[in-house]
This record gives sequence, C-alpha cells and structure tokens, in this order.
Amino acid sequence: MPEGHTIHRLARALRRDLAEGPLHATSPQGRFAAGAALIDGSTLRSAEAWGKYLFVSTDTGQILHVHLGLIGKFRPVGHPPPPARDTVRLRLGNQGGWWDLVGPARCELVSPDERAAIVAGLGPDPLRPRPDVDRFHDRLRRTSRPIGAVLLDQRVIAGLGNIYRAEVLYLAGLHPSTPANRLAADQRDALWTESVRLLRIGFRTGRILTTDPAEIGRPRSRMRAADAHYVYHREFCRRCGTALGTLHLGGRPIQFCPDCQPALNHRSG
DNA sequence: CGATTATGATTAA
DNA sequence: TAATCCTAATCGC
Repeated sequence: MPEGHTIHRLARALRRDLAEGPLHATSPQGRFAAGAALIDGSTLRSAEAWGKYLFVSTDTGQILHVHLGLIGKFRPVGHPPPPARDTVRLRLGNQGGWWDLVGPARCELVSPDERAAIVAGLGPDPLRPRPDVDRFHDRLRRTSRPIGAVLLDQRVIAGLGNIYRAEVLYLAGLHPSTPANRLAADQRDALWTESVRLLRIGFRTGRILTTDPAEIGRPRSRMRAADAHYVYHREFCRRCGTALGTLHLGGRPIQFCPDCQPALNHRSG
C-alpha cells in the first residue's frame, strides 16, 4: 500500500476524523499497550507525513511515530468499531471515527528530539510545501551510485517507493543503472518534476497512476490496473511493447524498457 | 496446509 | 549484500 502519497492521505484523514474530542487508544494485540495507555484520553493536535513517516501528536505532548513498512495498514474500520482482530497493534478513535493499525514496521512514542532527528535525516518530500530541491540535486551530483538505487534512498528524496522510482525513471527516459553524478541538470530536473507530478496524482486519487490518460484512452478515474503503469511489474513496455529488462537495485527489483530508457552511451556520457 | 508475495527499512556482517 | 521483521491474501499441492 504505502508510498508517500498514502501516508499524506492518511495524515489528512486522521486530522479530519479525529480532530474533535478525546481519543480512545488501545492495543488489542498488546504490543503497544503502554503507548496506547499514554495516548488514551488525550486530544489530537496534529497528524502529518514526512515522506513515508507519519507523526501524530496530542495535546498532552505525546508524539506517535508510525511507519507502515511494506505490509502495514492503518485504515478506518467503521463506527462503532467491530471487535478487533488480535493483530491490531493500535486502535485509535473517537466520535469522528475509528482506525486500526496492523502490521507496522514502527509504532512508537518518540520525543520531540527524536522526531526532529528522523525528519532531519529525510530528503525533500515532493508533497510537502517548499521542498528543498537544491538538496535533491546536490545529493545526485555527489554520488556515483546507480540512479535506480538512489531514488529509493529516503535521505535523497522522501516518499518514492518501488513503483514510483521505476515509473519516474521511465518517464525521464533514464536507464536505472546510470550513475547519478553523470546526469545532466535537466535530467535531474525531470526526475524531480515527475516525482512531484506523480505523487500529486497519487495523493489526489489514492492510486499510483503514472500513465497518460490520453495515451491510454481512458480517464484516470476509470484507469484499469493493467494500464496504470508503463514498466512496474510488467513484462512489456506499455508504450512501445518492447520486452522489459529487470535489474536488482537498492535491494529491490526494477523493470525498465531498453528502448525508451537506453543505457548511458560511453562517448556521450 | 505450506509457500510465496507485496507499494519498506533497519541491522548485521 | 543478506537476514530479519511485520501481516494477509493468494496460489499450488
């Protein structure tokens, strides 16, 4: 589920649902019982996303840090809430709604300093106001690691995951193995611009949609899953039909189109 | 029923 | 780089 757009939508939904009235917090699973007890009875003050990291703070000064990881989910469960499954790490709710957190990589209370340290370690988040684009350019200029690995590094850009990195590279026409420091300024610009554009579409729609509706002949609201991406998890390029290649970069598989994303030429590079 | 897989990240080596 | 963690849906036998 979660690349950056998911966490930003989640933060907004929690703000809307839980703003009013004291929170009830429990840990049916038991693994966050102490933390839930400290949150219980407080009132929500803020919920915000930094890349894939979610912070929820209360009027009593508690700061809840949640990271969904690969398999975590934080979703509304209706009102009144049904009996909780025994995997629910945290159930949070009030008169505005009820939410269950299941399978998170992180669910913990942090101090203001700890929170600041996490945020300081993250690269610019395209979905936040006034992201520091220069920092993104600087990081790319300074490393020879393959751009396909660099885009997954949250210290470089916060919020991209395995789908967006593959699609952003496709849209920029760049081979995933290209050393980041060999990219030209306009290529780095394209990576940033496409990241912003795609994440915004994801935030607006709640889906990772990267294809051009005009090209597909179908509005985003009715986009079929099979047409939603150009290369991610595909066998053939959605645009030109060429058989895709697969690499392992940043510890994860990435598909690319050998025709639309040619490898860096030795003489021009 | 077990194995596999998934939009992630940290730790150890 | 590999091992590890977290959960649930899906698939094959």
